[in-house]
Amino acid sequence: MTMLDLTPLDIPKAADVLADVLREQILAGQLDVGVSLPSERELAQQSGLSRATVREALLILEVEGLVATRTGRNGGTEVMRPRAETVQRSIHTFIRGQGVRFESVLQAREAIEPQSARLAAMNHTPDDWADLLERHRAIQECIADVPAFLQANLAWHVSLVRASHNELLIAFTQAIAQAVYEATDLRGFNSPDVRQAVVLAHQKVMDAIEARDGDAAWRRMGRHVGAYVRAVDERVKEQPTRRTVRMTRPTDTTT
Amino acid sequence: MTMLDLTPLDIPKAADVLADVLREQILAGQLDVGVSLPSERELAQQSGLSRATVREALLILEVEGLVATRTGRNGGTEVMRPRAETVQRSIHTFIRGQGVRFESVLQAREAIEPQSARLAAMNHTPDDWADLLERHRAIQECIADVPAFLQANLAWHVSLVRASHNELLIAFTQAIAQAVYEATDLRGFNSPDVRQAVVLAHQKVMDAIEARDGDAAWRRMGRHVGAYVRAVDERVKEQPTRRTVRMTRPTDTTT
DNA sequence: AAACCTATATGGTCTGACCAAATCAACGTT
DNA sequence: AACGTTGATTTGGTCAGACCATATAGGTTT
Repeated sequence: MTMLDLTPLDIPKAADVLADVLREQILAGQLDVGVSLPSERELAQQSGLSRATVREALLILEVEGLVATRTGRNGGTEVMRPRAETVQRSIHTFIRGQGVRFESVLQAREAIEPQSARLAAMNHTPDDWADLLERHRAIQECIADVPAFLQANLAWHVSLVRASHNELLIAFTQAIAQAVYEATDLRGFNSPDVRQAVVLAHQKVMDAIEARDGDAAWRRMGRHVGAYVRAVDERVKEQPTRRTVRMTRPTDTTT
Repeated sequence: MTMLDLTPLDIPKAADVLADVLREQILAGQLDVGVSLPSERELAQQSGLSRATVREALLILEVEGLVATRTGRNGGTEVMRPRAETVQRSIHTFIRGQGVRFESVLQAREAIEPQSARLAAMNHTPDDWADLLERHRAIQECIADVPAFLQANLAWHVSLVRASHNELLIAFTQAIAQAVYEATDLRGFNSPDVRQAVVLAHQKVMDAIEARDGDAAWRRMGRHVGAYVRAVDERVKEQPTRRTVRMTRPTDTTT
């Protein structure tokens, strides 16, 4: 009897193989957005796999944001572009699950938002500007209502990064701003004068954007988010019991 | 007969409901990393759903990077922390599928990497520094071999951001650097003196990091990635036919 | 003690059926 | 002719049960 010498030989799951094939076709642009894939039963027949396996492959792509399914006649599986929302969800899950320090989130924000402001100054359209103005007005309207204020503040930051027309920064900022929003809501360092200062800082950034002065917008936004970081640092120093504040506490081991 | 007035009434899929429950438990830290979930058959019995539906829910969590499955006795579904790799994959898919402009990727890089350098200067450990030195040496060794050089360059940037100890920036940088690497490989503006300049720029950044001078590291890294952006701009100007370079060409319309 | 079997628990795949939803097409009413 | 009604049809969603592939536990042999 001959002894075959085989390497460990990894067996990929059938569903993964099919998902890989379809994903590659979608990302390579061979399948236009909006076109419908064959029905599950047909895909099963074509691929020689069972319908259950085909469904598994399609589910993978759905979670990845590459397809969407609708039930009913003329339903089926439709090809989609991956949306910023998918990236956002993924980042959000990472922040929560990994227990990313709040400090780290703020550091990432310090890196990203000034650049967003610079690009917004350079690239904003009249529509962008109108939207930003509207958000700014909305903040001032609900300056007395803290939860509404925080929500409106979030919307302003998102509106600003939209004006940068940089898809990556938009996705990053939405995820980060959301995380900051949630953490800020829980803690509560929001005195009226702090909120007033926020409005003023926003005003300065917007002046620079309107003047299409990228450098000024960058500088002012940097100061704005920097002020936030320093405020958090102060806050942490005031509470010496818990030194590092994480987005999710690991377990309840408070001394 | 009374007329009931019901809102459109959204019916969530059973698998999604189960996935939501499990996801929340994992992210809330109620399920420690490494513990095994009950077997699929048991989960089916407990939830009153079929095994197929349970499998679908678990597959969702697997794609999201929250669990991992192993076959065989004592196999099963193990709880995981979401890894940076999951975020990276998601961003990578977004860049390809959305056809994000190369310019946008570089703009995001310009925002993130200087901050990474600053934090690396402030937070790096001896191990981090040793790894960075090693990567720097590796680059110089294969300065003649362009593909190897690009790969080593990628590794240096990743090593540097690791030294920042900021999980978010690490995830972002890995995704972005990977995208830049792939695009750079296809194009080929890599003359020997450019590569030599890269080594010099890295050296300057590292000097600042060793001295724990965050501001200098920030400035020098900014110049380094800025130089890259300008090089790409030059390149684009030289090729007036294709104005905007996207990460995926729609179809093969090369003139 | 080490090497080898064997039973078993677990995920992976398949089959075939039925349910639920959305559309289409034929029909009937106005 | 225009418009609701209704039943057939297509499609994804769910279920049940079986069998396969794999990896380990635990006993058996050497």
